[in-house]
Amino acid sequence: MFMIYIWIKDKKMPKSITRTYSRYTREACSLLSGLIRAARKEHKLTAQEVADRAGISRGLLQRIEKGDLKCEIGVVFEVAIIVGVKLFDTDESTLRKHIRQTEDKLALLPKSVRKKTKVVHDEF
Amino acid sequence: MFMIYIWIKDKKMPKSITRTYSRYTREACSLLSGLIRAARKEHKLTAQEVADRAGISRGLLQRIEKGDLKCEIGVVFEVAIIVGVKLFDTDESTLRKHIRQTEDKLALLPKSVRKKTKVVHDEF
DNA sequence: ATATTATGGTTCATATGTAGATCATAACTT
DNA sequence: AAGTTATGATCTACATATGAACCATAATAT
Repeated sequence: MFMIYIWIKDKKMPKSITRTYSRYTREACSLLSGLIRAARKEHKLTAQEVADRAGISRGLLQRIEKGDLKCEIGVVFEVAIIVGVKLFDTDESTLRKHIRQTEDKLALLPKSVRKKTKVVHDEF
Repeated sequence: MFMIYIWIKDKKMPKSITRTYSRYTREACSLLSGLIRAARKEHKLTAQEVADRAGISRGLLQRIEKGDLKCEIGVVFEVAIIVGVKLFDTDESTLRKHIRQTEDKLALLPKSVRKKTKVVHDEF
């Protein structure tokens, strides 16, 4: 069984996405990755074991533990939980409570944001 | 200027990566996305404005605000900071302090994890 | 009311993140 | 000391996340 793919297209210069991250973002990610790595070692878990439990490759776990900003947030959070790093410093039940509170707050806020005048908001 | 790509290969069934996320992971992401959305509206920022500041497309911001687990963690964190959601509930200076503490802790832990016997660790 | 703008949801092309394999070295055990 | 295992780093193929351009509708302003 074979598939034959042929495509012809104009060569466009690849517009590679080079993102810029703020220092705080990089440090937040760095801290989280450090906590994950420390927690894994404290639990005496192998990189392979954690990767298996998270359903990811060992290479991806390495990138997560190095604080790579381009990993999926879901996987990073999952790994964090597996090794015992609490996100948001709360247990699961209070987490749900927070979610409900946030939803209530959202219900009160306007559905869409509209500018009255052309004012630049840079102060916060 | 043209490029011609041709490739022939056996048709392999696509082994799509269907990840499974724990409930806690999904809720943590859901909470973060809710906080981001609420914070954006409180600051009266348009989705397009935040997207521009973060250097991402409006569509990606939508996914972030919906709690999509497959977004890059760096972008999610960046957006969170832009709209004023504090990660880790600390300012930047104490964040760096935490990073140092984590690094110190890592220096004390063994470099690699070695199992003495074949024990299954499932209790935590 | 009408007009204007923001948002939500598509679709498509492609840049890239991930799995899997391999290898070299470090780190631990005996 | 030798033997064993964990880790770090590389490479390739591929599945997919993202940007861009749409459109339809909701939400706000006048």
